Amino acid sequence: MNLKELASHLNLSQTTVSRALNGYPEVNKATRQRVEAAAREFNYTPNARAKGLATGRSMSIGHVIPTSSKREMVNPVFGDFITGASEAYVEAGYDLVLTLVEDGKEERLYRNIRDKGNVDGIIVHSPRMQDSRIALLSDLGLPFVVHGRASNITADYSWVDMNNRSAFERATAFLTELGHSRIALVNGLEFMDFAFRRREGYLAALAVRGIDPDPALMRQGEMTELLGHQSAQEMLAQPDPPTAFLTSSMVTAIGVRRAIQEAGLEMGRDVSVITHDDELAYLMNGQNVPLFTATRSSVRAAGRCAADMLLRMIADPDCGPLHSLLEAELILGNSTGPAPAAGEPKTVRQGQT
Amino acid sequence: MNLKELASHLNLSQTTVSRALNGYPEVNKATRQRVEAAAREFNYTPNARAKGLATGRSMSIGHVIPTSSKREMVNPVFGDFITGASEAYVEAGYDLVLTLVEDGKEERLYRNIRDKGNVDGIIVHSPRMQDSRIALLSDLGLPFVVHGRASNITADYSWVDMNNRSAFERATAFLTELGHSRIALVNGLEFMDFAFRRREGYLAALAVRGIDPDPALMRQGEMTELLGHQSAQEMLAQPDPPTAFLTSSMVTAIGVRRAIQEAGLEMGRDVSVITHDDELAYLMNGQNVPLFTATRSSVRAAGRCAADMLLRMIADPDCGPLHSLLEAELILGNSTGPAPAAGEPKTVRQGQT
DNA sequence: GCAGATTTCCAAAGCGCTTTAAATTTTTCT
DNA sequence: AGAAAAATTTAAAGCGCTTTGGAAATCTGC
Repeated sequence: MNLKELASHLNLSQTTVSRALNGYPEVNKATRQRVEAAAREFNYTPNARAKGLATGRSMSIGHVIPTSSKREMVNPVFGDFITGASEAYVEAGYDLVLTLVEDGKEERLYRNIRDKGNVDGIIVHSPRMQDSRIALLSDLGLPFVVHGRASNITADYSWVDMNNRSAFERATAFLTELGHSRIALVNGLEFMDFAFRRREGYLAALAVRGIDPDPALMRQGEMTELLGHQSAQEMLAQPDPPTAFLTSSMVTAIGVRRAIQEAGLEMGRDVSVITHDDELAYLMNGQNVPLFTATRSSVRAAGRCAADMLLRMIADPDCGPLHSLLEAELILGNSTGPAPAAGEPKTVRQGQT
Repeated sequence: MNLKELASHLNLSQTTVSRALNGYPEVNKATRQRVEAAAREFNYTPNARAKGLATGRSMSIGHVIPTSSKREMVNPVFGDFITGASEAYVEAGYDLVLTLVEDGKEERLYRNIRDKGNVDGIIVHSPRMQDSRIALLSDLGLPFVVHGRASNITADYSWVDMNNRSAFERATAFLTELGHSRIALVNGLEFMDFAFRRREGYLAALAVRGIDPDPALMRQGEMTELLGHQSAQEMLAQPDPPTAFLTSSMVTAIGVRRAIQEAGLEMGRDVSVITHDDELAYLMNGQNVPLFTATRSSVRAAGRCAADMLLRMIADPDCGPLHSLLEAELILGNSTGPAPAAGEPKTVRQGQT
């Protein structure tokens, strides 16, 4: 059933029916009700392509997520992010179109996306420190919101970000207060902006306490379980091993925990661990008592926030670049404790596997 | 730059330009080259909405994933699945539109999707055993492929599935061959079809060996780390605890491992664990030597396969329902070993937190 | 009861593309 | 060379909707 049929069935013009359905004022109340009833009865849904062509808006939002050919991996955080974003889209009648793009092919892609015209705005995922996409999108004149920021970009643009720096600064400070001074950082890839900021926070907190950062205690990589395991394993085997770990994701923390246990140590007593917790639905950090002490910030909430922001920008193009900085909370779990006394032979391996 | 402008710039009709660009034969070779050059030069990209309106095809595929209001969680498997599917879409010039839908609101949604007309086909995720969506979609006449199957549905439809039953049957048999008879199953929600099938396989293998299934050794739930931990913790505290676990996901297996370690036992010696491994990019199962013995099947490959299948169905609507059953391989890791001798006091807790 | 204001409706153009049917040009064959 | 056939191009209709510019109907107030 299309508009024409519906209109002729009602003995009305397409104009009137269209107006009635879209809430325009210049239509008789009785007529409107008649139209609405008929639309319901025949299950009429306007064709989105035609509507889009006529209105110039596509009622959908593009999410572009980068994947390099090397690390073809969709960040696990992504699922929760779009869960949040979707809420906003559903409420506003928007669709979500997803595009994966290989590093480097982005310029062409974005231009294409705009010219194809099937999205009204874009959410940019996983910005790197120096991200060419931002300048490009500004040029293209397509509304966009970045999930995260790009440190090395001076131009103003809209973003939603978690305060990575303060979160990790606080976590590090917390560890130093517990007496730790050998604190390891197992970070995400540091050309990613969020990871860079976390490192900054970590370094700042160390500096405050006059602790010299030790390159041997800093790792970065794709945030897998393996990264955590391998990093921790190697670091714990060092002559002067860390007594605490700061990790960038729950999955990595789990790897760290494994290495700690394999070394015959106990997490929370011999070695402390703090992780960032995105509150992913399938990876909740314990129940009542968190498993890991963590900096916590819901990525789902971030998704919701970014989507709302973008929709607002689309509705009012002049509302200017918007920003939203979400603060993480530091929650206490069982994975942290005071630094072991200096003399204690805490790194003796107990030959467990 | 739109077609009209491009055409007038070339002193050609829109028809010719359109044909040249879309590879129709009835256009002079020289003309075609001239057109193509101009299109490149001016960065011409046809407007997708207009094209869709004219052709009746939208060149995009819908992925609909269910979320109940209770468990608002996007299956972590999803990220990898679409990574695979995207490859196919990119190659074929299709877009991917994503819709989350609450349980129960699906009928309206699917009808809407069809009438709105902005997808040419649908991938159905997470089918339950008795899934009304399948009948509905068949009615609607929209091509679709199910990732998984719905056991209680007799009608024929297209699907891509991993052989859950045989995978778990084989894994269970493997454990019995190692001498285990107290084998626990920590499954996904069993109204989900894949989980049901896994249970069937598990039960079948037990039956072959004449082992009575023990309800106390069977759990189901959302496949989180917590589920694994809690289930294993409780089971290991039972009078006659399991000596082996079969889990439905890596994340759950990690929870099981945690419980095993907390009970002072060693995985692979005191207690064996086999998990299903979807080969998720961020949760690789070890490197050279797998961490867990596992039934392994790449969900990313499944995504690719499903997408290819759907595209084929769209290209040729009469190619009939297609099916693809992917077999999992059983890979050996460090988490399995012979069942401990009967008398051994293997469940003595060593009070480790 | 009627001019003017208001309300309600409609015909038609247009969004940017494809495609049918027909016109024009070029080639082929005798 | 000239008619028939083939190759190339075009004008115009149509996809399903919104929206502009009017027209028709109804309502005012005197």
